[in-house]
Formats: sequence, C-alpha cells, structure tokens
Amino acid sequence: MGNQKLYKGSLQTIILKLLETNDKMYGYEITQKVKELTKGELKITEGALYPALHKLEADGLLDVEVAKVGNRLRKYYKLTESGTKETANKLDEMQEFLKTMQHLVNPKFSLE
Amino acid sequence: MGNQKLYKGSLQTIILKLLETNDKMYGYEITQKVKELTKGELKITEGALYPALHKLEADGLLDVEVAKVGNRLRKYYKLTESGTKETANKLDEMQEFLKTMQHLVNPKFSLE
DNA sequence: TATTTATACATAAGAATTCTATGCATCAAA
DNA sequence: TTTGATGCATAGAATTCTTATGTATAAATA
Repeated sequence: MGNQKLYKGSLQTIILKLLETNDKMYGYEITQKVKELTKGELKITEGALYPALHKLEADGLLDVEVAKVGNRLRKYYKLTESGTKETANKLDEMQEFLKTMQHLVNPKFSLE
Repeated sequence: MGNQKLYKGSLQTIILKLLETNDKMYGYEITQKVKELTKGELKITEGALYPALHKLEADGLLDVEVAKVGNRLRKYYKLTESGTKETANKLDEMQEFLKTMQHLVNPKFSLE
C-alpha cells in the first residue's frame, strides 16, 4: 500500500475537497474515490485517513453520522459551516503551492 | 519565519532543482534564492535546510566543498552523479503530484 | 562608537503528518 | 471454505518540518 507521492499536509485538503464536491462520504469510500480519480496514482492508507478524519471532526470541520447498511457500520462525514470555509482556505493555499512549484518543475519557467 | 505553504517532502526537491540549475550553492544562498524566486511566498528555515543538506550529502546526492570568504565560512554543495539522477526522479514525482492536485483544486477539472 | 541587521553555519526538542503493521468484523465470490 | 472486498480502528515508528537557541563575522546605522 505504499504511496510515496503524497506530500505531507495535502491529505486534509484532499478530504475536504472531496466532501465539498460529494456532500457526504464515508472513509472507505474516500480511499476508493481517490484511487479511482487518480487512476491508482494516489492511495490513501487507512492509517492516515482515519486519524485525519477524526482530527477534522475534533477541529469542528466535519460532522459525523453513523449509518447501518445491512449489518455493517458506516460513518458518513460532511462539512460543517466552518469546514466549508476552511476548505476554501486550504484550496487557495494548495493553488499557491501549485503555482510556485510549477515554476520550479516546469523547464519553461525554470528557476535561475 | 513560518511558512505554512511548504508541503512536507518538497524541500529536498527544491534544493535538488536549484542545484541542478545553479551548479553549486551554499546554504544561506539557497534560502535567499528561494525567497527571491517566490517573492517571499516560500521561506526556507535554517532548521529545515541544514539537516536536509546534511541528509542529501549523507545519501550521496551532494558533494561539499568548504570555502573561506574573508574570514567567514561557506559550504558549497553540488550534485553528484547519482544526485543528478535522483533530481530527475524527484522532479517527475513532483510533476505527477502537481498534475493530480491540479485536477483536485482546479474547478474546471473538478473531482466528481 | 554602540547597537542592530545581515551573513553563515549548526543542533536540540517538539509538533505534525504519514506509513507499516495489526486487529476485528461482515459479506460476497471463488 | 477460503480468499478478497468492505468497513472500522489504533499503536509504533519514521519522516519532515518548526521553533528556539547558539556561535561568529561583517556591515550598516543610530
């Protein structure tokens, strides 16, 4: 399950963005969605995901709703009001980072 | 000197890329160059930079050459052969990450 | 001339984030 | 009936960075 490609600090942003787009999701669903959307490039490990979800919840950015499907448990997460605001902030920061790094990585805009 | 915009794991790549472009640089020079190139967006702290340089050296990716300028000490770093190869790898990884994240952040290519 | 700022290195302690490994349990498919 | 998929969780370790501190030279400024 190793994925070297996840820069530390980006997971929260990914989760928040997915929840902004999909309204509510449960943990396992998030791992599958990311795998699908990135064609296997990014694999969110459970050891990273669940603590991250718990932290976002503790910080008041997510609300939880437990559901039973058949005999199995699901925890649906969705953005709170302050979670929605924070999502916008995180996305802005990410965009800034992408722009900065693009200059670094892209030869056409290479650093001097 | 806090910079919240640096995703953890990207510092090595930044250092390597700068050394690829500039042939040889010393630590303080790197901090100034990054500040200049990113217009203050990214500030590399010394507490992060020096350990990173030492690690890259220990891993055989960088060579050091000590110079005395006036009465002051400088440590010039440059890429080794294997450092040059690793730079290419890191840049590819970064490029992949940027592409993936671009889909995430950019509304036009928004995730479903 | 005294003090501040810039230059130049370094490390230790702690925080934050992620990975690896493991555990439990249900359900479907082979 | 055993494997794989679904679904949650946590503990321990590793990695990476921040904050704080230390030393020292040189230039600028008050």
